[in-house]
Amino acid sequence: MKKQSFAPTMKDVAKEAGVALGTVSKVVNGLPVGDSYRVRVEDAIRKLNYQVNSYAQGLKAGKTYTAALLIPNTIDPFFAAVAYHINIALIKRQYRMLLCCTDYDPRQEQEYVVMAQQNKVDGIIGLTYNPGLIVEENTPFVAIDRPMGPKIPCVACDNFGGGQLAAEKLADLGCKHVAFLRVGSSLDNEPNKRKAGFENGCLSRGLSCEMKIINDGAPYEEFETFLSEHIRDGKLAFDGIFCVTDRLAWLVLGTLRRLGQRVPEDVQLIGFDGIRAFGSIDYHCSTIVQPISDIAEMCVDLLLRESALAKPPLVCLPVTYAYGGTTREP
Amino acid sequence: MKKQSFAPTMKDVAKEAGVALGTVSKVVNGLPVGDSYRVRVEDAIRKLNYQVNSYAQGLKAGKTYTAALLIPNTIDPFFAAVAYHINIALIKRQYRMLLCCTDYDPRQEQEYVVMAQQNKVDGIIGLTYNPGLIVEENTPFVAIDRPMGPKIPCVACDNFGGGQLAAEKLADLGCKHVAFLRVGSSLDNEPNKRKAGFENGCLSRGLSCEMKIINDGAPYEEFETFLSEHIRDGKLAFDGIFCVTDRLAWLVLGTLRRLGQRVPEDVQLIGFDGIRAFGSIDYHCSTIVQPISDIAEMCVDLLLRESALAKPPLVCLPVTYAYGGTTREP
DNA sequence: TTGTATGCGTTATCAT
DNA sequence: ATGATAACGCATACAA
Repeated sequence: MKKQSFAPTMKDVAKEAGVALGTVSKVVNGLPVGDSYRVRVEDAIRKLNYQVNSYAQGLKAGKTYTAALLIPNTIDPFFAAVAYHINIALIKRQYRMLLCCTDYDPRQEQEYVVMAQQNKVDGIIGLTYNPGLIVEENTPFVAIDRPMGPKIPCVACDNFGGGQLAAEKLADLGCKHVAFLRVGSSLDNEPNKRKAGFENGCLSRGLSCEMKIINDGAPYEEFETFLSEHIRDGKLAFDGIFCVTDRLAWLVLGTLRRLGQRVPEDVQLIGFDGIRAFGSIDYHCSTIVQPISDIAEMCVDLLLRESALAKPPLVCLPVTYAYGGTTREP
Repeated sequence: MKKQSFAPTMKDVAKEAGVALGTVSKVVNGLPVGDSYRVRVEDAIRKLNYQVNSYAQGLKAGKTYTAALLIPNTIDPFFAAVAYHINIALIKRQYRMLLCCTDYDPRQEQEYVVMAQQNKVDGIIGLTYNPGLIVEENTPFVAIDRPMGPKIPCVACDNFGGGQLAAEKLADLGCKHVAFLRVGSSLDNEPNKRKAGFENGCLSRGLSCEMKIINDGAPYEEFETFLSEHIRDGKLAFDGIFCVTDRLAWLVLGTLRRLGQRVPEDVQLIGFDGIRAFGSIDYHCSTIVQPISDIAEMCVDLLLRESALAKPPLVCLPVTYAYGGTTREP
């Protein structure tokens, strides 16, 4: 009755071209069709400005060529980079991406999962924090940075190795007494391994190491207090500091300068993630760089892989060190 | 024949509950149904873990509650913020967002438009650079920062006013000889008005002003050359500089320091956009702040507005000034 | 009130 | 090789 949209359909094209519906479908999908018919159909398509309705295609095929990305936001540069590279990796495979920003909110995370499933996406990639997230068995899901059980593959960088690398770098650069600063959730997630890796590295290289770990909600000032309490006669007790993220390193850098410490002369600083100013200029600090585009590729690859058997539970990708001005170059 | 997905459908629920298909549909959509029926249907839904297929809904309704966002990437912090706030604004209205990163590539931009139309999205929001972008008449489209003709509303911040504000600030802060640095496209876009606004402000406040404008592809080094050529006996010819973006200001800041100029003591610097380090910490420089969340709200509001008559061709939203360490506070 | 039947735009399976 | 037709999952006008 009411033709809600004025967009032409295959039926319109068929009528215009004077052929049957099925013929149009074949032309659209590149199936063999008599040349004279093909030309007439193509003309009609151009004339009517016809475009296939991929919703109808999806309904028919039970496949939508769409994936959802669950991520806290795109404001944090690490998340922003993840979103960008996942998008690239999906588009390369002709998939579209539904972006779902969760704001770290477990309820929103769950709502988005439901929404994604209703939309019958072909899969979900999630960097989530909800420990009790419920995902349908038959919805392919790949997690970033947080293991979610044996059936769901998790992709992360080699956080343990990264922590270790940071310790080794500081040792190579002449540090003796180092500190590890972290703000983090108590959740069981991969980035927590940075601490263990760093400890391990310090141990094997004979560095004395002090830890300062505060919880997610706690105020940053606790680090300021910690640092100022470790200054005697203007001299900081540490000659090297490893921060769990570049973001924290940036804040610490400001604090150190306010406290009269020179970086990297008095104390060297290494962060984690590999964030660049404005997304592409220089690093904010010397840092352990996550291979974000490899992570994205791996996520999409695992997500779209047919065989569930070929999906490993945890994939760790190698990190690299990059100089960013807060360490002394050897 | 082949039941491609094992996801239950309304038909399955109806069979399970022993009611008719239509009854299930009514329950799902909250339409009046006898209580005993409702309970049975709800039980069946829970038991089968049924979820509506919004693709089928969309096909039926001719409306998909989905919008597409075309943007070069989410790496650049300004774009990242736009994506985030557009997403928020859409979700608030129960719309989902298809993210389309175009990499500034006119061909990709066009491909995405076609894709979005095939997906029968309810509308497109685009921050695009393709001057010849072809959009179907009946696909609602809202542009950010670039006017695309009388039929397509364009949303931007008050770029002219922002340029003017920068000039006035520099004047208030005691500058006499200022410069405007810009790297930009020759396209007819809104941000180009920053220059005109700045010139205007300089004129009315009696500032002498020099312009240095390089094209999109040109190397940044041209600015270095420009600046070093304006140093006589270690003294820069300008006491104030307005950069067309925070990104450029950040680069210029590095150059000035390398050239031995102190900021803000010798020369004050104002950028444009209001980018914060790590998305949420401090500003990189004193800056003219774009009201990104208001821009996002306005875009979505215009996009979903029913009446085409009520869609103004250009909406400019007010900017503000923020101190970011590269100016002398009064 | 509840059930039945039709159509949304496609694709695929049949006859022709 | 082409045309008619059924089916995908859902909403709805209509019949019961």
